[in-house]
Amino acid sequence: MTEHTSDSADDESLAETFWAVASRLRRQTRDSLAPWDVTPSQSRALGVLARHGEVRPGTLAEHLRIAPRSATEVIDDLQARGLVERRPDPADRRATLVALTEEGDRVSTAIRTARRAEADRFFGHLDDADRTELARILRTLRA
Amino acid sequence: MTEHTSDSADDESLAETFWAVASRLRRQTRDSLAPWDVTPSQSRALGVLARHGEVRPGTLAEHLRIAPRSATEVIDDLQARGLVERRPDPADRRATLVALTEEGDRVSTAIRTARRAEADRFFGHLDDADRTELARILRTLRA
DNA sequence: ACCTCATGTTGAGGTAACCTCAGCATCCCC
DNA sequence: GGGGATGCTGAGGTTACCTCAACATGAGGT
Repeated sequence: MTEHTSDSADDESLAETFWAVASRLRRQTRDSLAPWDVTPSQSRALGVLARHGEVRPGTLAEHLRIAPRSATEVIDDLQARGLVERRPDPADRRATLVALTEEGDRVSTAIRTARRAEADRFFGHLDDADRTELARILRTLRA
Repeated sequence: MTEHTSDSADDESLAETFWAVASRLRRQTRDSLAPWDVTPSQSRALGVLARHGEVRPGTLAEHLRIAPRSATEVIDDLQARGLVERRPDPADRRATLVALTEEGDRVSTAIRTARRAEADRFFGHLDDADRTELARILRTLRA
């Protein structure tokens, strides 16, 4: 009786449903990143760098809403993969500037394209009206 | 120049907004659990036990959608806190049954109440119509 | 009875993505 | 030219997962 396996289905609270959707979206995002062997947090960092150009680790941390120390870590990983490089900040010798390498630029563009396609595929099950509704409601909740 | 700090706000894609809401909800959920010193994953396990009574670790893992080995871990933690107990499964000597202790039962009830209140508070910023809309749209996406 | 394969649980060890705290260099201002 | 603020990173910790392999037991076939 009652095919179970998923508890998210048992209790129909909004929160449960929300998390079920979240986990589906997370999985899909992760999968869409697989071809480049880049983790989600690395891809977020690449996105920031693509949008803002060279930034200091601290600034990157702010954008990603993580501790500065954690940004160091992400940068280390990306640097090891040759996707970003560190150079001294000419304006402040304590600081460093992090920038995409050419390879990093290529990869970040490719990822952005793929992610956009994935997101469209995910939210594409909704018609335009629903997508607009959802966006509006989510923006209310984001406050 | 441009007070930034949040990239979720820069790019107005649905996915970004969705994740911004998710992180707010996650934080709030975590906070609402603080009084009992129970982690989110422990609370999920307590919920399953409260709903299903005694279950085997493997079954618990299915409900939580995690690997059996990971369920062992959650059970260990809950047992250390005295909230669950393990007893041999009379029907299969390989297996174990996990059940709430009295204390576990009390705590799980209290948590369920608190979580419900928190969720209501979170989604309460929406009017009834929006809540219904949101639920409907999320259910579509969950598929 | 015995053998084999499947099942249930757990030890060992690993990962991603965070965190804090402390140390060191440099910057900025009085 | 001090002294406190700022920027980065080493060291070490946490949470919530994972896989792989060991080990006991169960179930089916011969």
